[in-house]
Amino acid sequence: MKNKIKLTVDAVVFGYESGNISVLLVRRKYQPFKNEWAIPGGFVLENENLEEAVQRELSEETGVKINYLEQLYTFGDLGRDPRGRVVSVAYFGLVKPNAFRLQASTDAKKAEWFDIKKLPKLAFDHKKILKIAIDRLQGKITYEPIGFELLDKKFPFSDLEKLYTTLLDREIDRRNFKKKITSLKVLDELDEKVSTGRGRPASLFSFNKKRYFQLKKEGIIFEI
Amino acid sequence: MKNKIKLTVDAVVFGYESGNISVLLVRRKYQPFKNEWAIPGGFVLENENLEEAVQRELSEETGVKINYLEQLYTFGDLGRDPRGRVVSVAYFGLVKPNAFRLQASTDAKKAEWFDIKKLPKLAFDHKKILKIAIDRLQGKITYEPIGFELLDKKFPFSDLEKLYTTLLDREIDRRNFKKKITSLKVLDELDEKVSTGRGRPASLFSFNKKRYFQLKKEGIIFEI
DNA sequence: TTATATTTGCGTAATAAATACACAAATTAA
DNA sequence: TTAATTTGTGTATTTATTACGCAAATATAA
Repeated sequence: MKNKIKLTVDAVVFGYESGNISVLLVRRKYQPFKNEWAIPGGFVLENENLEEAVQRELSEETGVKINYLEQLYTFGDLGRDPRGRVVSVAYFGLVKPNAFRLQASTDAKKAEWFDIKKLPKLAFDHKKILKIAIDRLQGKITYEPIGFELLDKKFPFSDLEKLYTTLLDREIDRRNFKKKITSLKVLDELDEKVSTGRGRPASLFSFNKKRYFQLKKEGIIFEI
Repeated sequence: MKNKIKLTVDAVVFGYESGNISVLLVRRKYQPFKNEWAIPGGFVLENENLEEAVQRELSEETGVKINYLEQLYTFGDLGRDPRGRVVSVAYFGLVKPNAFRLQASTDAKKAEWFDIKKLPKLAFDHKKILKIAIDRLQGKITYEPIGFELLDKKFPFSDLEKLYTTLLDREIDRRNFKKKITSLKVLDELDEKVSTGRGRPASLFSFNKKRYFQLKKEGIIFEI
């Protein structure tokens, strides 16, 4: 009977913009859960790897292409899908703000960003999946430099600070935070400045991924 | 074509005894990889949850029943199984020393414990799976109290210390380690002592799981 | 029975890391 | 020109981590 089990992938994709964390959802066009919101995903084809399946489904359903993608968890409980036994390998993705407004370009379902604090009702067990993904994001951001995947290539330091206060949902002392990040030596300060309306213009920084991997290899660990 | 994908579970089960970490392997009785060593596992039935499938396969192949079990990772690359497209959800289990010598009781394949430093050649991509499991064990033991799952209910403090030196593969200062563990307040010192041959008899301790979960809920984190 | 080897059990001082905290500089808007 | 806003920076205090050695209790050998 083993061959009646079907395999899907789902992708929880997070975006960030000016103090809001969003997740990408699609409106289902067909039964079951027709017209409800769901995490994008679909059946895995026999001749593609799981990551390929995720990228394909995301591209088809939302037009978004993910840079940072990691496996989250595999959900396989009986009864999680009314169509039968469906096991889903869920992934977890982060996109930079540029990718943020490209969704309308798609064909089938409607894709939209939702603030993770204002989520709609979700199809299947997707509420559970999303909760696990949010927990993972909050946890992981403190011990791996994945936050930069949510920012532009060049960013003022305050953006990074705000991202962390938002994700960790608590105040951060700017001086101590900067001291810590600086001590990790993974930021390059650029010669550019940016003025965001009012206030003193800010220097721009960029995350030096190469240096990070170098340091990681030497055993230095990123930790906030 | 989606229904040609087959789903299996595999279980990397670790045991510990007097300074050695072992993993449970089975000798394959059939093709492919006939007579080679492999991580226990097998096909998921349509009417069982993934965890149930793991426990069933483990019980069938090795006679071992796992107390601590968590999902490790799902391996789904093309070509990882010569029989076709097989996606495997790998689990990670820990057993107490008592469960350690019960394997011969099984029917089909031969099960054996192998020191993780003296592993045989492994079937499929099981070498890769095992590596990921070992990394996870080493990582996780520092921030969750899973080490106790490898010890007897009552244990002398030196057992705990030795477990950590073995797993982390470095010396640990006994006084500092005890100070740290004590400060976490998750060990109960019993009124019993045990004499292990020579040397001063040691007090026995037990891990207070209930208190741990209580403290965890209050936001205190276990960290070595 | 005594001496030796082995293992447990314990405290303090030195160093490093985390936290708390306030004001000046550069700009825009009024 | 003044007020409001945002960036940018240093030091002192508290807390956590690390380094380190000797006495007590037992088993074994002499």
